[in-house]
Amino acid sequence: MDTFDYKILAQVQTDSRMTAERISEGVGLSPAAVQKRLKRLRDSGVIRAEVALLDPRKLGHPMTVITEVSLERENLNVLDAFKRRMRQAEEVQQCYYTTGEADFIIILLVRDIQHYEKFTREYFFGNSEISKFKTNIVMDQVKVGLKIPIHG
Amino acid sequence: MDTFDYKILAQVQTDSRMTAERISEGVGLSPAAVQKRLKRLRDSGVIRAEVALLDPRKLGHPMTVITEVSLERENLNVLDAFKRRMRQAEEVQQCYYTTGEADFIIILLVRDIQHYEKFTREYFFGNSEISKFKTNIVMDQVKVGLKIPIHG
DNA sequence: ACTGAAAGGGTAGTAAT
DNA sequence: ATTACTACCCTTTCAGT
Repeated sequence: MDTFDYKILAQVQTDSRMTAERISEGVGLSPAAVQKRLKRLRDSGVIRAEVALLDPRKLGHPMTVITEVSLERENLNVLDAFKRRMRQAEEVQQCYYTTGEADFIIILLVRDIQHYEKFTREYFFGNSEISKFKTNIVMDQVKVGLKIPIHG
Repeated sequence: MDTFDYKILAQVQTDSRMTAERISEGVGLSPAAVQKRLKRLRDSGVIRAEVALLDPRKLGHPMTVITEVSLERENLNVLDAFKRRMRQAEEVQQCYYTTGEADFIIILLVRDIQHYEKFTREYFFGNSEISKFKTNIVMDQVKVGLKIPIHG
């Protein structure tokens, strides 16, 4: 991992369709060297995946909701079961187990408030282990992304 | 936007390096038809970008923090100024303006707790418009992604 | 110093899209 | 036609003697 790698990563995490040749221009290596480094970065897991980012609004999911969930009591079985359910649920985009007031912070994509209500019935009210949850409706997605700061 | 499109999108949002030929196998179209549809989906903005997802832990950012921020008073200037600062800050991965107890929910990537403390000094304590903030340290990233549920 | 191994870059030819 | 991949060769570096 040197400066060349950092420069390559900075590029592909903005646009992974960029050709090795164009990347090489901004980096100061040959296209082939860039390819070799990309392969290494992929194999070593620094690059976890290359994916297309879609526009939720154009796919019938215009609403983002952030929910803070508290469990009744934290024992391992309950914890793991809840994590498993969150991973399965397609509405759940992100789920974090955190310190602080709530136990979990969840980011959901739903079509509308009815859809969210249905979700809460199924996953929260239908689960006696959940003591409470707090709903935050997203009014503005000020910034969205998974870009990682790169210094090199 | 038909079932073919949905199938294509479901594939590329998991792996954008998949060739048109392989996509076409799972979809029931010719590779050329898949290419044409991909172009249309990109041009129309359904596909917003194709990017590489990197592993934060392998790049010196092992800590994720979720912060809930409340503003002193919500006037437009203050709101917009804060949004602008969040968009600029490289530590800020995601920022949502929400209903609920807090005004903003922010997801940050930092190297360690000292880095986070520095961030709070600069952006929260150094800003008289911020009345309070609540910090949640992420212990487990149960689920991370920007995948959108697709029904076709 | 000298040698040999290892790592990494460049060139170029081949395959894939 | 363009781009990706890979095999081959060359340079640099560093370890051990």
